[in-house]
Amino acid sequence: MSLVEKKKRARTKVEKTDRRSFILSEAREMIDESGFDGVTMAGLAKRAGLAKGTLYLYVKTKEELFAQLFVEALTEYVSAVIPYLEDDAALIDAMMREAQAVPLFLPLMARLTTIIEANLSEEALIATKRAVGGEGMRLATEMAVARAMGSTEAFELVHALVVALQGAAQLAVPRPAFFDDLPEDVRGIYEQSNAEVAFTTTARLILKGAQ
Amino acid sequence: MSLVEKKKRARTKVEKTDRRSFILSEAREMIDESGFDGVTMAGLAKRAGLAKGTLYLYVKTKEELFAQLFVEALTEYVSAVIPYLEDDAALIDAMMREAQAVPLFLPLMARLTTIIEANLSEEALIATKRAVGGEGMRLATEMAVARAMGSTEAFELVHALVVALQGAAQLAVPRPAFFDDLPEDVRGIYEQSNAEVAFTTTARLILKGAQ
DNA sequence: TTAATTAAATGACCAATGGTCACTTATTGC
DNA sequence: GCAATAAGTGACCATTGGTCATTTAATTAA
Repeated sequence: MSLVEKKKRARTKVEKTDRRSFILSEAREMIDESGFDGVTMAGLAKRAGLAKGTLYLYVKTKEELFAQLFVEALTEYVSAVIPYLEDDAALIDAMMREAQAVPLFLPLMARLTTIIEANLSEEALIATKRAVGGEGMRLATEMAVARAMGSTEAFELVHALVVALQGAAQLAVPRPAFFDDLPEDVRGIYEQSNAEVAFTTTARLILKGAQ
Repeated sequence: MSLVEKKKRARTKVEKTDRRSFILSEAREMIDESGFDGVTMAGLAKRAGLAKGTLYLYVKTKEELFAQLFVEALTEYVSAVIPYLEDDAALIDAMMREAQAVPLFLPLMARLTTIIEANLSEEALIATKRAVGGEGMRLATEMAVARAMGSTEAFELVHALVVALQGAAQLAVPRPAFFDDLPEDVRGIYEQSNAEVAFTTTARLILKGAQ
């Protein structure tokens, strides 16, 4: 019987990390269901069966929580993409497919610098920047190996692809509630400029240019 | 003697549009000085010498105000870039130079979809989407002419460059107040991945791939 | 000139939300 | 069974975007 079901107090180290993990997983589901902006700390506490004050025993701030979720998603994403670095078409496909498959990756990436990092404590910012930078290095290193490139070129290529992904992620935003009422031409803009098309066309040109 | 100096009431159509213009220009300066997140409606009202309720006679919501500022900046940006479409190096240079030169362009672009558009009324969203889409069309049309490309290729190229700019804009974010206290390696990440480098390397690959 | 009318201006007020802390109480060890 | 420890709680606070009943400047009519 889990901590959560019994509503027991978390006394040991293990129980505390379990409770924190549970909070993170509830947060993940909440973003999935209600979107990034639909997450409130009061709502998350309620959902996790805790008082707000208790939630804050396990999480320093809202953004520190999002930062941790993003770093985890990014690590998963990079690992998922690494097997496909060699072939251009396979890489483009994998980068977009995994971006959509790894939960929360795109919505969190879209808000990384302007919202999440902008509200981080010094300590959390250091940890986040290092983790994100480290994953970029990992990807670049693997890229150099897979493509037998110089590390400088590999780094540049990864940088460009990440910039493209960051830009495309801006389009992975929930449609407005009144989407169906929008005029035809405006709906058309939504259809036409979605994250997938944006990333695919941009990445194709980047990879062609990198040959 | 202006409306503002005399604290007169705005009775005529002209006086009202003047007052609204004044509010917009104060908002611009406020973003410039205090950053996007430093703008509050109470602060803006005070700065403009108005009560908050008066501010809301001229502006529907905070995001509607930002959306209008962005559309104006985008129009100015596109016009400034159009003379440089032919040569690759000149285009990259112009796109980045003007992005930094046009006030507010990068910070507003970085927040366009996740913050600004996400909080717009249907009416304001329609106007914004149309205006932004229109500027994209304008740029693509000029690109096709300047480079003697097919309109499909021109549109694709513009799309990719805009995605790159959108991604790079995410890095045009104010440094934290405690930047100088950050460890050397973390400061290095900031130095290394700034908007200019990100856009330049990405755009270079895109343009090379588009040849 | 004065009174009546219009609508611009005001700021107290509200709701939502992130975060805090004095107090309560479950759990452990003696 | 009792005292000590610390996890848990929720009322409370500050900030902020936005509203509206009331005030009052400016215009028009008498």
